[in-house]
Amino acid sequence: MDNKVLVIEDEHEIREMLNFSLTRAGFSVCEADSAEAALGQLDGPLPDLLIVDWMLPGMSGVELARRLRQDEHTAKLPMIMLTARGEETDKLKSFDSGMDDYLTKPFSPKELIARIRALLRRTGTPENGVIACGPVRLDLNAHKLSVDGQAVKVGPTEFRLLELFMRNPDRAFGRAQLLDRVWGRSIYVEERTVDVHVLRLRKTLKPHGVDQLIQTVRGVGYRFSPA
Amino acid sequence: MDNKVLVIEDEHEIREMLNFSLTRAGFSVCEADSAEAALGQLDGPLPDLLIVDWMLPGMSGVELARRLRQDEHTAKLPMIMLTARGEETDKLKSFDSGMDDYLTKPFSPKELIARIRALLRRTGTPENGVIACGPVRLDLNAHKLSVDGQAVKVGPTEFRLLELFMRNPDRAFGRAQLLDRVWGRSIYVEERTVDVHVLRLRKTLKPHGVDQLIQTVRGVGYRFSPA
DNA sequence: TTTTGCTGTCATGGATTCGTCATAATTCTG
DNA sequence: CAGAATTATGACGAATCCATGACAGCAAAA
Repeated sequence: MDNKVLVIEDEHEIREMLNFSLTRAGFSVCEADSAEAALGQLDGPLPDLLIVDWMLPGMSGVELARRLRQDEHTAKLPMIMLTARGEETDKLKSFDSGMDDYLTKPFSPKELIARIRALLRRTGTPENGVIACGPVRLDLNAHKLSVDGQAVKVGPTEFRLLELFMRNPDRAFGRAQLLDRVWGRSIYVEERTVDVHVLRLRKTLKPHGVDQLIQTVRGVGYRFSPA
Repeated sequence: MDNKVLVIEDEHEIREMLNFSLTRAGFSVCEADSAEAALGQLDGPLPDLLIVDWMLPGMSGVELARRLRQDEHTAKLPMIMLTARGEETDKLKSFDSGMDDYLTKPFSPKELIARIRALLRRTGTPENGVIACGPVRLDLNAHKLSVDGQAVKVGPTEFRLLELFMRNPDRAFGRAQLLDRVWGRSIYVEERTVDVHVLRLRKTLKPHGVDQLIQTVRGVGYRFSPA
């Protein structure tokens, strides 16, 4: 279990508490002390889940949620909101803004973690940290790729590329999308660079006879298709 | 919104109340008064979401959840649990058994509906981006065309052309319109070019016997008709 | 420092797809 | 039925897109 969780919370103590319990539960934790800081972090490779405080200095949690939902890049990010008030109207506002779940402070870390797991399970984010597709196994914990049980060496970028592909099987990605989600949007690289990395990925898969999993969709981009 | 919700609850009053508020919220509601009855109903077409009471005569809600999760047919069904007790251990048990969310009685119908919507939003993209017409399936996500479940190769332009046609069945398009919407305005190509692409599209569909879906409307243009 | 490995860019060549035209086939009109 | 109009079809050069190998910059490791 090595899912990345981004905690957006201005109160230092709560942030530390969350970091502690989440880390102990096996998550990899990043922190942001404001909505603006969070937006900055979300330019790069995305975390698997967001925990957002309702009350934030500057842009509020609800406002942040709304903005993230509007941006295609982050529209589907699972989000859990933390709120101090227990009023129902607040809760409903959260759901309207695209929040997936919420917790009322004070909350038990156990419950938070249970909810995180439920949400990740629902999202299709593999909790066990292993995505398998036929003979291809991607171990997110160990950051290892294996085919037919045999370890295969692969560079960091190709790993993330394959990860994105295997998380979204049978879906065609444009080069721009791939750059966005694998390289991060603040980076500028040539679109053709994607081709090269796909080539390298195929090359490492070729000796195992599974290089046809990554198909090119002419005029569009690439696609990972089991079978 | 017309999602089907199956309510599994033994208390008649609560079932009626749920039925009333869910129906009013625009859901289509089915009922079952026991876990066994629910299993029977789940043999047929699946609902989009389950609401399960924790306390059920015979097989309990948790037990039911566990069983459903083990069966591949129902493994991914979104489930919300209703529980009378508010103890944390219960909550955790629910999540462990594969529950996606829970509510403690007494709960407000509003909150239940908000949670249902949040859950459906997260779930709701299984058959998305697929236009099917008889044996012809156009998967927009995967950018794949298949007839009778068999993949068919098709060029980018023909793909977009077919997409437009299938999005607007039984509607005749002039050549100028097609050029506008498939090629994009601002580009100039001969109107007769459309003919060629229609021809190519028919040619790729011909071996599968569905080439008559694209019909010529003399003096006007073409039309896609699911005959 | 040297070495190693990874990354991004480019040039080249090959394959596919596109747009156009010429010609045959079809349909409509008078 | 003849002639006109419209569409179907096959062929071909041009344009586009992708695969591939080579290479230099860079950072981490040795």
